[in-house]
Amino acid sequence: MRTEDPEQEPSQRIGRQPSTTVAELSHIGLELFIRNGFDATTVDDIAEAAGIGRRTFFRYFASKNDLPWGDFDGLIARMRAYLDALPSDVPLLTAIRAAVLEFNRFPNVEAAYHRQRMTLLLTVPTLVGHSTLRFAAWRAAVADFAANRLGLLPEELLPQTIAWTYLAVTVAAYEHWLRDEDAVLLEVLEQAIDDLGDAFPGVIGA
Amino acid sequence: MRTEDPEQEPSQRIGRQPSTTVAELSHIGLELFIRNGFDATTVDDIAEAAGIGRRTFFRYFASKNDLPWGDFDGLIARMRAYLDALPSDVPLLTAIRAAVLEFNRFPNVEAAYHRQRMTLLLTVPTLVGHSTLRFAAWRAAVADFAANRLGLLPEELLPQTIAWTYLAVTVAAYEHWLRDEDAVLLEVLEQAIDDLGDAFPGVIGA
DNA sequence: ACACTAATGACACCGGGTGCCGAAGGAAAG
DNA sequence: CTTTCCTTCGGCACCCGGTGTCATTAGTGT
Repeated sequence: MRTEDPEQEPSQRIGRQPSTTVAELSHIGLELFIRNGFDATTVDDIAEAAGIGRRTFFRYFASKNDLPWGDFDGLIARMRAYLDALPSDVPLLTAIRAAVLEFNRFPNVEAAYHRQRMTLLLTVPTLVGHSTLRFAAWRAAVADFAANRLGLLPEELLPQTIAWTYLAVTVAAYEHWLRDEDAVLLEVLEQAIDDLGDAFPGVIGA
Repeated sequence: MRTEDPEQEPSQRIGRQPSTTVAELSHIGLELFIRNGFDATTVDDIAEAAGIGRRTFFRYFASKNDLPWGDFDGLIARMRAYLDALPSDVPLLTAIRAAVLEFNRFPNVEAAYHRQRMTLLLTVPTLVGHSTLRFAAWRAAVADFAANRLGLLPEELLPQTIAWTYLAVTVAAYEHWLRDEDAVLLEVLEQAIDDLGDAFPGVIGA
């Protein structure tokens, strides 16, 4: 039961201390998934490897599918804050472009880990299916921002289409990045978004 | 994994006759889903209502999630055939527009069922998640056609983006259609696709 | 020592999905 | 009509993901 916590150890809270962390479980689980396959790895395997009970696993993750996502919701909150902090004279599509790049900026240390994570998410059928539900929050962030800028409601066609399209481009860029071992994620993303701008010279960016 | 003939034939085949059909199970299941909710309806419930064994249900559908989709793969095959049959002087986006409309043309008799089906698919979280896997085949059909027309590979950015975007617009149109009881699906779809054209006056349709 | 709080993990249970295998039903051959 | 061959059926056992319950454990504050 190794409790190496990257965060502050001194936790002066009342009650029993958590025996592990989301990050640690995520690392352990990912390694098992990569090594033995997602379907062949049971939650019991992960719990055992982490030295916790199976029931406890589900207090850290809502489902086995959510394990590779880490703190995705936290990242989305950061992206929303980033968008809201942009000056309003930055054109819509420019703002989204910057936010997408910011959202996908990771510390170099995590690069390998991130690659594993995305390989799973975009490859394993179960996870590909589940991804729609997680990406919905991402799309909502983009759609909300676009709707606000355009004076529309988020559920209207144009904001939704913008959100879907940028998600599509992002996923396409990730797939390219995963195929090319030497590629740099942010460069691929930039390229993909700019390609999109060439193909779809929209007038809404004004 | 090919689908059988939709119509019941006098069965000049050898061996035991199937005791039901995909269509019948789909109808029975849909009604239970609508009445009692998707999660509250077990496969046992459906099997019992249909007078078959639980084990047999899974010989007609790969999963409970697939039940509302009916013969989706058959429809996609039809769309592919439709696209391939179009004269090559029809502009790319015009062709896709026509194919999307054709794909969503249903006999009036099935309108009510179709509405139920789509309500489930776009509402129930489990099914929304699963939909990515089923829509992948739809996107592949569009991407293959676009890639062929553009002289690109289907997995490249532009064909993928076109496919994603038309899927997004289609889904957005469906959501609008479901919200508005009196709306006519094909009209909503037409409108949505044309709105897209106005927002993204692309040059690739040439 | 005592009370309070929060996390743990064992247990039972549910439901989706699968491998296995004998039984049922139907068409054609004897 | 009986036998043979083929195909579907459905019961059974089993695995795994996920959840409600509850006693236990490990902390903090008085």
